[in-house]
Amino acid sequence: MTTTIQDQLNLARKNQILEAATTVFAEKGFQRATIKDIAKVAGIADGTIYNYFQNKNAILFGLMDRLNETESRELQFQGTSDTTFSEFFSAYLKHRLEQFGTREIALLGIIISEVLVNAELRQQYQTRILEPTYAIAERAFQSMVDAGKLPAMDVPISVRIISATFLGLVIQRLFGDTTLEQRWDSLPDVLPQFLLEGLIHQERKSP
Amino acid sequence: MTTTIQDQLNLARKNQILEAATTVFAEKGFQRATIKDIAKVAGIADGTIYNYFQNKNAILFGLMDRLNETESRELQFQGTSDTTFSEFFSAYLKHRLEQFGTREIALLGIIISEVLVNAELRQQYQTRILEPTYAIAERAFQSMVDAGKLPAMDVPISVRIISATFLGLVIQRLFGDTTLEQRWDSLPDVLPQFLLEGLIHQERKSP
DNA sequence: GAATAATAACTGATTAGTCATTAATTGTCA
DNA sequence: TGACAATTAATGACTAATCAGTTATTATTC
Repeated sequence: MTTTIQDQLNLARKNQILEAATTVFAEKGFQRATIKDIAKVAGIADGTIYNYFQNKNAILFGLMDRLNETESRELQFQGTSDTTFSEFFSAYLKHRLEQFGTREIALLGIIISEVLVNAELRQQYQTRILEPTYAIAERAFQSMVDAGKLPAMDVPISVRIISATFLGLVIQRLFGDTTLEQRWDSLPDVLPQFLLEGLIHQERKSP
Repeated sequence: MTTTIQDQLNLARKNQILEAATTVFAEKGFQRATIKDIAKVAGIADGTIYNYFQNKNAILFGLMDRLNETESRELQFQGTSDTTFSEFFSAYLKHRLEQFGTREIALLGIIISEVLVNAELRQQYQTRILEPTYAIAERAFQSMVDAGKLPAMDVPISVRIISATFLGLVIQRLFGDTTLEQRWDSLPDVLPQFLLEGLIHQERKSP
């Protein structure tokens, strides 16, 4: 497993294409983007792209993988920290929302859009991103339950609910909701507050 | 504003096309679906479609409008009921998840997929669906705050968080997550339980 | 000069939307 | 009523444009 100069050049060119693809996809979406578009932005001939990616789908696979790498890196640092759940949750969201800049959010939108209607990509997305991400998150969650920081809850479902909240907010923002756009940066503070304090206060009063 | 027999026939044919479009879109997505596909399923000639819809986008507008009609009908019945927030929340989710059958979920996926990458559709989606839905939900929420059933919380953001949870779960299911698929029907019970009891129990213990 | 990488012209297939033609329906009046 | 004209709806062949992927050729590197 030695990386030669060839491999490095190869990787650099691949990344160059992926960068260009990100730009073009963000502008036109996956299907409307053409190989020529991507080649033009990358400053290479369109045929060259096929020396590095088997087909158009493979370019999106490449982007998915890159997104996944940073995601799992970020997930891993969590989970063993010595905090309450609300602190963990707030920290997780803060981290996640901060790391997810405009470009990443736009790219996520492209991927979601295509995964929803492309069976081959969906298959890849499931095995390459969804399942590993769930697995890591479930492990982190479970360890907090084991450590007595969380009540014995339904870990798989809980993980899905939390990620659904994040995912849904990203999508609603991509839909162009101005309220979310304007107040995006305050979400890491507001969201746990809503979920924890908002609901708790109410529930404490009611019975 | 009288509806003639002409209008009714016109509407029937429109619905016939929309039904066919739903089937085809669910199978191939919006972009991969062709006008010929839809015409074939509807049992008419492809040219006929253009007598009823200006273009392909307009067909999706039509589907969006139909989805929105049922949605706002369902939203309106809520909000004035005399319950605690957790009951309201549970009932809302139950209702929402029950009303959203496989076909509606699939259609929502198609619309989301296209709205994410099609500026014209996004514009329509915002004004026809998103803004009215938020407006109704915010009003319902605010009335519960005014009635003292909820603490004075940030209504617009709260509404967005709740709908994000629902939206995110739908999308994760469409991604093909088997856990969610298997346990979909238990969500109306589990989700409020997770959000309310799960978090509260923990929070009560910790300080 | 051999091997590898890049090029861009080209192909084959696809498809949204058009439009001239045909069919069906409605209205008129003897 | 029934003949026929006028209006409206339906048809499907056609067009013009697009684009993913191929490949023969040229350039670069070693």
